[in-house]
Amino acid sequence: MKDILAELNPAQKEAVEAINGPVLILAGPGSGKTRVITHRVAYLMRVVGIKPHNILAVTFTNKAAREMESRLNALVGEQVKNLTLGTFHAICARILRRDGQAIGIDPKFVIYDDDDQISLLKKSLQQLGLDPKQYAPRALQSVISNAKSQMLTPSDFSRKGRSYFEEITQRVYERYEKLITASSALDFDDLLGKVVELFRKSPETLLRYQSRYLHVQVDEFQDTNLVQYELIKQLAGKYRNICVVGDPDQSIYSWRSADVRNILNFEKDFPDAKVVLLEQNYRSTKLILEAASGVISANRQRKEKGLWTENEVGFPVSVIETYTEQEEAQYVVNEIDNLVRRGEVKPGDCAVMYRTNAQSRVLEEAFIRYGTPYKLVAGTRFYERREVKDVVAYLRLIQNPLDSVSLLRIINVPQRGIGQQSLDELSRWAGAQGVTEYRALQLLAESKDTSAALPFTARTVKALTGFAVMLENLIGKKQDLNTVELFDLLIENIGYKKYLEAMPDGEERWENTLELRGVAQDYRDLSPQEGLSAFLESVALVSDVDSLVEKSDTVTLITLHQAKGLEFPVVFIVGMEDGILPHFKSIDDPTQLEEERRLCYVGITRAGKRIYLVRAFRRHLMGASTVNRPSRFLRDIPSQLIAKNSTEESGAGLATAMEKRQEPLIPVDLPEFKAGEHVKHGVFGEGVVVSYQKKGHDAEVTVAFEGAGVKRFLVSFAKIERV
DNA sequence: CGAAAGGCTCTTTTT
DNA sequence: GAGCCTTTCG
Repeated sequence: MKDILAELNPAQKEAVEAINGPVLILAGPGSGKTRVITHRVAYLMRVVGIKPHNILAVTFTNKAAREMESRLNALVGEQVKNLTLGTFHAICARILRRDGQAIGIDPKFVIYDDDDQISLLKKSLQQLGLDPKQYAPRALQSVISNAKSQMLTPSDFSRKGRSYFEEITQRVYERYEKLITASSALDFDDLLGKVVELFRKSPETLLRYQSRYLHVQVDEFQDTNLVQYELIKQLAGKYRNICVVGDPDQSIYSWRSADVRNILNFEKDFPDAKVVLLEQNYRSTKLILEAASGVISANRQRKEKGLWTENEVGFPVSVIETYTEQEEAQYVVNEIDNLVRRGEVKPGDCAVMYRTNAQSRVLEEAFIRYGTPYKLVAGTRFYERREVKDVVAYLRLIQNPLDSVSLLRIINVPQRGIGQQSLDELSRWAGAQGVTEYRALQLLAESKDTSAALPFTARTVKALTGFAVMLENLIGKKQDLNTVELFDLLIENIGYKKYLEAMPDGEERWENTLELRGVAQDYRDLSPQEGLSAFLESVALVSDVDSLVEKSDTVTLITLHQAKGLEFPVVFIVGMEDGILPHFKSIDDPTQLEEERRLCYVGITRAGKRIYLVRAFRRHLMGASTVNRPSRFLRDIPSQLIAKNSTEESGAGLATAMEKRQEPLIPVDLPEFKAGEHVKHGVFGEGVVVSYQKKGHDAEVTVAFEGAGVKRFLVSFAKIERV
């Protein structure tokens, strides 16, 4: 029992033991936040004697939830199973599935992701006779999502706005709501908002949940939006045992309506809240922490925190300039290779982080070229692949035939002669009769008479009817088949394998389909209804970032956003340029710029031992070649913390970064070179040695390359061989 | 109706 | 550079 508290520092202990009433834990990076959360829950269970059934722990991502689960499992064992532990969205989906009917939610509801939302918005625009070019669906989606995150209905919205665009948005929003309701679907924002609505309209439902959850715990509180905060307040409303953990400096989701002010408001809403600060960092070296502090302290809207560490001083921050993004990638792979060969680190200790997913491609190419294994977190997302989405759409449709987005998506996949013309006609025809497309199909299939009242050609009627019959048949079978059986029947019925194999990358697509089938297998033991529903829910709410827990010892490629909450001994942040980080879309807005800075801070603080900040002088962006200035954030790192290669200053190559290295290398046999010798470099190709000079444990060699000009390297560092 | 080609735009981060 | 949309042709 005591061991739960034994491994904690005083602040952590305080946070764990403060179990009565509201608690706000402000946790700096690497301060043992997860440890505090898990130990707190364990403490509640093992010491205080709270049943796991009565504890709610909410996280922001599935990954965080799983991490917590496994750590708790180590502390309290099997009992973890009885906790309510999950993401906001997953927990809300469960609540709505069970109790949503009280506010008219179809328990068979499907969940619309962003893509589906866009489709529905396009449909809304079409119905309103608005031009999608003039009113970009993406922009509308973002505005509407934002409104929903603040619990603004379309009518609230109109009260708020007067501009023409807002008026249009309101009309689209209204229409969108009609359509999504008719489809028995909920979007991500609805999952949260509808629960809040449910709790407001049905106090007895709320009371049931309130009474159950004696303790409520929320992670990454700085990333919650208004709805989420409201939801937490509702749930904790009875016992007020609510513990939130967060760090305002790591708030990087305001674009998704996250509102840091929730942290400030927490202290207002719960004036008796106990505030605990976790300021000791266990992760990073002193220099890394100082560099990170330098970056973040330039933010004006911020509470100063006193982060400190007892860790060693460590290596200086490496600031590297390369010429192009290819060279940047090569530098990274090469450097990782060096570190690994020196035995300093394992590949799995290294991560390469970037602002935008697009940057991953060049990196991948370099890793492939060097034969260095890597794992890419969420590249082309599995669940966003066409073939996967199509099958999922079919299954959703079987579960909920009202789902019009799915219907329209697959009605002609594989092609069955139902083109745009016919579809428009179908929509119009359905609309005229005030029924959904699905119902219209049914009517069509039922009416044997081929009267001229129908606006379709005989061929089209046949195609539509054929589709309706097949779908009907599948729906009829869903009671009797488990998810995999249904999956197989579906694939068979629509001839999916043949269809896929006929297209480019057909094999890969088919393999993806089989992979999806593998996921379905996890649900085979549930009852048919439950299985399908659970399968679809997990597909909707689980991103593939989460599935990436692999133990394999390889380098991680990851966006800065996804990296939050992770840590690696060695971190490379690439694209340290104005326009990339900070992103050019955010550069002119001081508030957004501060968020970019926090993002940079998050990246740096992921590192334990070494941090490399890499940039390219010239880079291809949107097709064109651009020259970017160094990231302004680099200027906020005190120069005495930095070791840099400086192409500008000395004309030297990639490697001089290590000249200021403080600690000696693990001794290795360094090759010696003489002037005039022909050598080969991993990046620059062949060249001739100009000079060679011993320097302490290392040596410096200057090489004139055929293509790349004269470069200077440290021998231990660069990949140079005699030819 | 459907496949192919050409032209357009807009590029962030994700549950 | 990619994805989306439109146009064109069979």
